[in-house]
Amino acid sequence: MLKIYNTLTRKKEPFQPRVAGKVGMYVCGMTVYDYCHIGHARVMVVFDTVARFLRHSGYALTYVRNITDIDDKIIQRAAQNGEAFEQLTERFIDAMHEDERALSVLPPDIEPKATQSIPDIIAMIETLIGNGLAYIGGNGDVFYSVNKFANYGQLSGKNLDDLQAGERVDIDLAKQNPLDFVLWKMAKAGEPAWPSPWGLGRPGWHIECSAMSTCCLGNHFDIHGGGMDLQFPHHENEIAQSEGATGETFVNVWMHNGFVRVNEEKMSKSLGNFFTVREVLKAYKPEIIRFFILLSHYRSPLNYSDEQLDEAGVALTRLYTALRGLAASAATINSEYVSRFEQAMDDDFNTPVALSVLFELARELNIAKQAADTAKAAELAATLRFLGGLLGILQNDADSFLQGDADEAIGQQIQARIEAKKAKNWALADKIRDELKAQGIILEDVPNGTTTWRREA
RNA sequence: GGCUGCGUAGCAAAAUGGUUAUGCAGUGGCCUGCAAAGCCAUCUACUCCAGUUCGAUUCUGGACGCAGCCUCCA
Repeated sequence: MLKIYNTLTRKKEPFQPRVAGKVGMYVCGMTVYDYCHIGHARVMVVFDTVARFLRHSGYALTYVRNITDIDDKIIQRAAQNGEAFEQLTERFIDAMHEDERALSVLPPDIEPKATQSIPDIIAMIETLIGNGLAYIGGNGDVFYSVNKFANYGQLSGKNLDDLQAGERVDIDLAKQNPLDFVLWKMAKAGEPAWPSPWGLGRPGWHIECSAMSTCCLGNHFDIHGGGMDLQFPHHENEIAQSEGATGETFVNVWMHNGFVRVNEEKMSKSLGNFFTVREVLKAYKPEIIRFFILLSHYRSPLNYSDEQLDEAGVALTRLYTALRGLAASAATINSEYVSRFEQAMDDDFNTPVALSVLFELARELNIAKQAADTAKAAELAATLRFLGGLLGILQNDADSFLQGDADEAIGQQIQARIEAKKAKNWALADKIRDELKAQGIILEDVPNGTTTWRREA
């Protein structure tokens, strides 16, 4: 039985889809004005893993992840670059998809864009005004009136009085309450704009997600995810908007992933301590990045450092080493390991424990290989690949993971060393091995007289 | 100031009211010409103080420390 930690109740709860066998999941995606950093990668990988496991568990899943392709930062960046905002967003959407593919993140079923959802957004704002929850401010912008929504603060555990006591927002005279947030923003000259009943303008950020999620998944759906920082105000505002507009419960389960940290600090654009995915990919294989993310629980903080990535690489190498020499086969899957794996994942997607099952599997596989128990080895290897697949890892050929690009010179050196060994010329054999080691090539003699090699992790 | 969450061995990271996490590193062994890889064994834990309990790393309360949110942020 799958249990998921629900931010709304701050408890792990048995997961009950609204409709038996079907799940609707919405995740807040990127605002596309720059390259994805490792924090974004975490969201993509975490919810991709959730999606994979829900499907494995037999649910018919509709996974929606939006793209915010219009907002202040996009407009600002496009102006800086002297390009049309569509040109900017298209470029970064392509880059994002490239990063995703690298990280084995499967595309969501639906990827709505804010700019393509303007009619839905306008309709929802009209409903909110009609319901007395929104008003036109002194500057022509449309605002949501947080006082009018009784449960405001339910998700983030805040109440309006506390928020007001500590609020750091500049007083905006156009608003009735400083905590009111904008639904429709009037365009300044030269800014991208869409016609609306309130004049030319663009949607506020929060309303986009309400409109897109409702539109794709209905008024009430199962799972809504995103980063911790979106809890307040973004998700709180989504609830206020959607429930205010439809009168129905918006979402059953709220999932929030923890941050990536650098030196115990949140990785973020404003702190400037971020690493883009493509930057890290220059030094590390994409699968190592994915594995690194899976190595901690999705709600825990994840400390980013080269040491951590190196360690992840070493650990992943161990799994691939176990798979070495065993081609993908249609061998039976070992159900005991599968059920241990499922048990771990059923417990709020506990990937660290699921991975520990893979390591135990790898040990048993190594033992079977040493004992030359080929049937057992084939079964365990097939199981390891299968379970790895549920996490989006271990789908490469072991040799190509361990060796990378083939290199003829290495083969020749190995051959020369085998000759030297036959002649019991240990000095020469060791010299060849040391020379390759200096190039990051590790030689490993196999009992049958051959020698394999791999690159240092 | 208000609200969350966290504090586990050398490092990373889980679970758990009494029993092996797991990976890396260390130590001893097997294997090897020697290595590497692999296997076996093994050493390092639960921030502190009270309380509940036959028993607490695990539950409760407090202290200290850390991170996050309360402004855009995944």
